[in-house]
Amino acid sequence: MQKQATINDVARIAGVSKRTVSRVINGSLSVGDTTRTRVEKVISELKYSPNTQARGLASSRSYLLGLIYDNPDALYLDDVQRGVLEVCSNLGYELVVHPCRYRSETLVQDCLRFMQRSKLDGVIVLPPVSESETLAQALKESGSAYVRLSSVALDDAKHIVVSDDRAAAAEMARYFAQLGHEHIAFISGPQRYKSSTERMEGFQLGLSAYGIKLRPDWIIEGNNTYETGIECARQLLQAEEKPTAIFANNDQMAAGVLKVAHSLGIKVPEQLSVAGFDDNMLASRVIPALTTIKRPVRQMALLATSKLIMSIENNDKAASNVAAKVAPTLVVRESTARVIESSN
Amino acid sequence: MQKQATINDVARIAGVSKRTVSRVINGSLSVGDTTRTRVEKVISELKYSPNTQARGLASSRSYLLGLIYDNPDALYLDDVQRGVLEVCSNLGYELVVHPCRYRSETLVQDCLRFMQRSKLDGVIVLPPVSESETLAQALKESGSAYVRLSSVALDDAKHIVVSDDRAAAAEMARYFAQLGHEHIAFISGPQRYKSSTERMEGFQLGLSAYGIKLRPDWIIEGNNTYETGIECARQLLQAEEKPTAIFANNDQMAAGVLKVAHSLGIKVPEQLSVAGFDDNMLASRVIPALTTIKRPVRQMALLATSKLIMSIENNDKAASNVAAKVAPTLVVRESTARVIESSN
DNA sequence: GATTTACTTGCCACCGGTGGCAAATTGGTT
DNA sequence: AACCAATTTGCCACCGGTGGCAAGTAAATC
Repeated sequence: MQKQATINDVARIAGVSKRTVSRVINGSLSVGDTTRTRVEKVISELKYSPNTQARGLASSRSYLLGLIYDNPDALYLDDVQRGVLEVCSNLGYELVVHPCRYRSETLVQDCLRFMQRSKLDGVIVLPPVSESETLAQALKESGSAYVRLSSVALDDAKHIVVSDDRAAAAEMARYFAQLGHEHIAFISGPQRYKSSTERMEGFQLGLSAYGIKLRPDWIIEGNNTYETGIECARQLLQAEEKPTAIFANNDQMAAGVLKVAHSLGIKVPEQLSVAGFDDNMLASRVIPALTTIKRPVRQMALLATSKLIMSIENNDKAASNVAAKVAPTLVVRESTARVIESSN
Repeated sequence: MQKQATINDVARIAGVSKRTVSRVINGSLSVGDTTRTRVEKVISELKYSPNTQARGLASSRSYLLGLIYDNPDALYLDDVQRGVLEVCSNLGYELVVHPCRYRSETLVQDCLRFMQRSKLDGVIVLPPVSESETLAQALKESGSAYVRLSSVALDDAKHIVVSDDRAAAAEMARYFAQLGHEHIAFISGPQRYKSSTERMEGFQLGLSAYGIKLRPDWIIEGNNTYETGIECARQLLQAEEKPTAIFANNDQMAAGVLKVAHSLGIKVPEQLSVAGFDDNMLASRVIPALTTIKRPVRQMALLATSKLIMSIENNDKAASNVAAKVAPTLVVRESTARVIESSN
């Protein structure tokens, strides 16, 4: 293992003090041009790169960001992670991933401990953990830089990136209504999550504009997994009276609906329209391909990471100026169709 | 932000030198029992936890592991990551993720630089990056701890965890043959990856035991994405003469085959048997659910991480003793069936 | 009781940077 | 030439731990 060059080596060879080398590394303004170029030359000749740990110890910076989540959906996580990493690698940060249990009593402790142990410069918090106000409060109090991804604007612009799920769900409602559907069911996510209630309320609101009301017994709560999608779909589709359209809180559950419909011999979209939410990989792979809402996950991740790094590097104003709201969009595929009149 | 207790605080309050506190933290044997318990008491009272950066600076340990990959498949990555994190969090390590470009000329530099910048204690390398011998060589020379995941035993037991894809593919061949299939096509992964050639060769070998030979024009190379799965399936299924069974190198491509078959009105499994490889989430979601090979990804991740940490903590013998080979297994679902005699 | 041996503990330098301030240099004024 | 402000550079302490070795203490041996 080749011995790594230190700041002292650079200083000695360049004939300056190590303090000056340090200044060059950190882009300090008060370094003469000739000195700067000389030092830079030596740095590149020696392929010197500063020791992050030493730097961190002296300056309390680690160039490490954390990603905090408690998320069952691999596809969502992967999307976010890719986005975050893209910005990270451009700006010289690394990413430490940290799953945790949202409902654990030690959530706040866990996260703070994590940040402190790894001396993270900041964290990005994904839903549903991002909905924890106690965690947000603790982060704020501890003076940590953080950004939350959410579907509700529950923090000031500096600390959050939101997607307007409510509006998107309303758009789906409009689309359903315009296809002539009146007997519509909704499979919700866990009602304890704002992201779930936002979508449900948006959907209801959208329908009410067309004078359609969701029957209470046609609102069924799943937990966003494929398996509960199947259970909920069974309840709906094995009943005497069936809906002509089902909107599920995410694509996983919508895929469950497709499976049940298929096994019951119900044709999608001819006899039943099905839509999901997310537009992850699964949506386009299943047969028929799912009509869904495309969440700009990657874009949110990019925004959040930029914001976070700005606020770390002390441009708080700039950080809060970065657009913080993104709009999901309707993607129509094969799983939805105009309602068949004769079925009335 | 509450000021964090340091080792000096602990030492002062416990009435010992900080060197002794350090010994307690690191579980050194040469500390008296009474001293130890006293120090431990103070540590927990102050909620002291050592500063990782300072520790790293002094001892060249970071308690950070790296995950190196260049992988398009979100589901695979997520599986691995979950497994790795499980072990990490149990053993007090954190995980830094690092995507890179396998085919980049700077791959080796990138990775070494990454390790050095973050002062990682070790890395886990996923396929296909794990197949790079130059990278492995560089890691070895730099004295870094590393473990590779692969489907070929291309390193000594200490540095690798393999899954026997060849045998698994052979089992699929046997299964196809026993269902009476003779006209079989194979959609391979990129031939430059060993994982791809292993599966193909295993499949061919398995078939040859039944006197079946793959027609050269029925071996088509995809790149493991859904999209190329579709392209390859079109070639096969729009031809004059069609296979009665298609084995794809992974589930994504197999899903592509299902899509094409559906759009051409070919019934699966009645007219065409389709199988994939991986058994990721997608396999059970699609209709019909895919017969596939279940790769014990999580288990591999667990093994690899244990091995890595053992070798970091200098139990090299123990590390090489951990079982390093796992066996994928056949999972039969709905996409395969006995060939219909009349089609002969 | 003196000496040896094994075990605990403490001291101090050091890991590789940065912060604060003093010193040196530069250039412009009077 | 002397003086002053602004800019550049260097010195030294410090961040919070660990390593090596010496010192102190207790138990074992003669």
